[in-house]
Amino acid sequence: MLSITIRQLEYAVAVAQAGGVTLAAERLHVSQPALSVALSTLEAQIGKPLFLRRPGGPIAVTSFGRGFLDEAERILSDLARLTADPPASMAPVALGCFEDLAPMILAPLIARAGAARPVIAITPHICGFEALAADLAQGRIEMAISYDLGFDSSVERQEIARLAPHAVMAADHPLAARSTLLLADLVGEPLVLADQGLSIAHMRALFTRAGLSPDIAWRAHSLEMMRSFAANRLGVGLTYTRPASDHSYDGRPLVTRPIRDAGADEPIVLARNAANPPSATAEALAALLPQIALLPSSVLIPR
Amino acid sequence: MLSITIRQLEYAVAVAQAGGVTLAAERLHVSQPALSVALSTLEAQIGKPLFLRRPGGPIAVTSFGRGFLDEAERILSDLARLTADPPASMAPVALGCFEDLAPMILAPLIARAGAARPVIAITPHICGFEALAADLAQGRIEMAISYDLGFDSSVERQEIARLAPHAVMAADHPLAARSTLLLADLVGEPLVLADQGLSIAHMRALFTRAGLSPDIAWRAHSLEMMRSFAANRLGVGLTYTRPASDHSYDGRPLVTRPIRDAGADEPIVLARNAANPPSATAEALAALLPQIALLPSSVLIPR
DNA sequence: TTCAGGCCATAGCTAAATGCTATCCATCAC
DNA sequence: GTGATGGATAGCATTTAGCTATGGCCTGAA
Repeated sequence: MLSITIRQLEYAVAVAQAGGVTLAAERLHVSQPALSVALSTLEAQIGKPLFLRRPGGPIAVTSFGRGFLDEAERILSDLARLTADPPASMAPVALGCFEDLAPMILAPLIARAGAARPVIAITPHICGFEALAADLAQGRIEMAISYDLGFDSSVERQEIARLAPHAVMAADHPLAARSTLLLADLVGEPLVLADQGLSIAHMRALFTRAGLSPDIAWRAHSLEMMRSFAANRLGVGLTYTRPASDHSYDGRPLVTRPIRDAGADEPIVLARNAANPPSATAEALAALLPQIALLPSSVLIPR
Repeated sequence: MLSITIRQLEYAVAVAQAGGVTLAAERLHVSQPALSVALSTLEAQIGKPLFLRRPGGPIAVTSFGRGFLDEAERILSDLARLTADPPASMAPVALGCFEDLAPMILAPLIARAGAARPVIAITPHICGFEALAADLAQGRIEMAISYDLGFDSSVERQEIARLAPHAVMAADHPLAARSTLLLADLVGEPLVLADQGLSIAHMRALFTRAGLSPDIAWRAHSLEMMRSFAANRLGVGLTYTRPASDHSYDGRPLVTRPIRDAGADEPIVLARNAANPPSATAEALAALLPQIALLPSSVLIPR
């Protein structure tokens, strides 16, 4: 535990620069005795004299004091910098990404950020929605790219893309013949939804807002589970995320059809904790995002 | 003027390392509220939050806080070094040298010091005795090589050589026929002494201790003035310093004869201000001095 | 020599900062 | 719900820092 204070060092440096206690006291706008006792205390704590005292004459710096005060001055300027202009290093930004979006978005984003000058380094955290929200709240990630599946009010959101929902079904499903669908087309169909965050409540609300009533037959743990259910004719999958593949993990053919109801499209947001001031790297990344086409145009909704 | 304190920084760093206020408080042996208020105060002074607070949960570092605290930790370690092991730079040592000795001693000394590893840099100050004493007292020089012509008790002395006094006289002076002299041989001779420091009192004391009474005819301002007086047969010069030349500045021949009385020889000392702790360079120079033959053997007294 | 002025140290007091105990509030686990 | 955990707040006591007044020592001028 250090017992010396910044003020003591400032005083000692000032006295050395002024060449005397009285003049330094004037410059520092403190009394001469205040400086005198501060110097004595500091020297006692260090255990060596910093100044030579000659009765009746001005004090002079000892040779030890010269080295000590030079170093002290350097440290004081570091401290001044620390408080004046906050350190703006380009340390990697911890970026969360919703797991369903990550395979489509993250790799190109990291590549583009790495090509920027100065380089924007990214440490990705890929996880489900709940974990994203918790990581944001606890500062483990600084920003997250996700659907807004129920972030609380402490989270700032910035829309960076907007996706239409898609229906996923077996290739021989009757609706597969249509190139686009409407929510009304799905009424009566058994639906398969991914069980992530508020997405089920969100999907249900879509139908409710349109005055429709969905038949949610299955809750799937993951996106690929949902696609597999749909490929096996257990129902019609519903998702905002559309992987490029047209087969499920178990090898069955799938078709994906956009749902074009107005207001059904869902924004992808850059989410940040409002209580966590952004680092320089984070600000650079946020500024870069609008210049990047995050998704293939086939899955973006027309503006 | 900085208003943040070292303690605040230590507390903030400790909280970040501990991952929570309560644990950090235990480690620091302070109460949890003390830490809590210290953090709040520091954040208010900086103007930005360093920590994310979630009611009921532990606090986490903001991204800004991460950079700030990393830098703070670095500065704290600098401060710890400053107080623990005093800075030991090999900055040049300000070395005073009595002006009569300087022409014989200083150049070889500087050369030897510069050849040492690590290099011992010397900034020489050549002046008379009074000025040497004043410079020592005021820290303008850290050490001085001189005769001890009356340093006060605040000056530490370390003998580094010892010289016999020499009589200086015109080449045709009767005493010039002798190869060595005794003080008694000089009784009755008009003497010429250099007027430096206590050297006159010192020379007089030499005679008095031997029960003799000197005849001090002249006080010369400098060594060369004294030699010139002697060469011009105004008296016999008396000095501890023997320039190699056998002519005075005005071109007259001189002879120099050692005085071999026991106890008449005079030490050359390394003088330091006891109140001024030596720098690393000064200590290195003091350690080097005994290994150097400061003077040609012809002027050294036999041991 | 003496006296005025400059420089620093000390003493005593006051005010501010710092820390502690006790308590409160919110969340989380059961 | 209830207790446990983690942090914030309030009130009080102690320590610390600064100020005024004063004293000692030296220097330079009368």
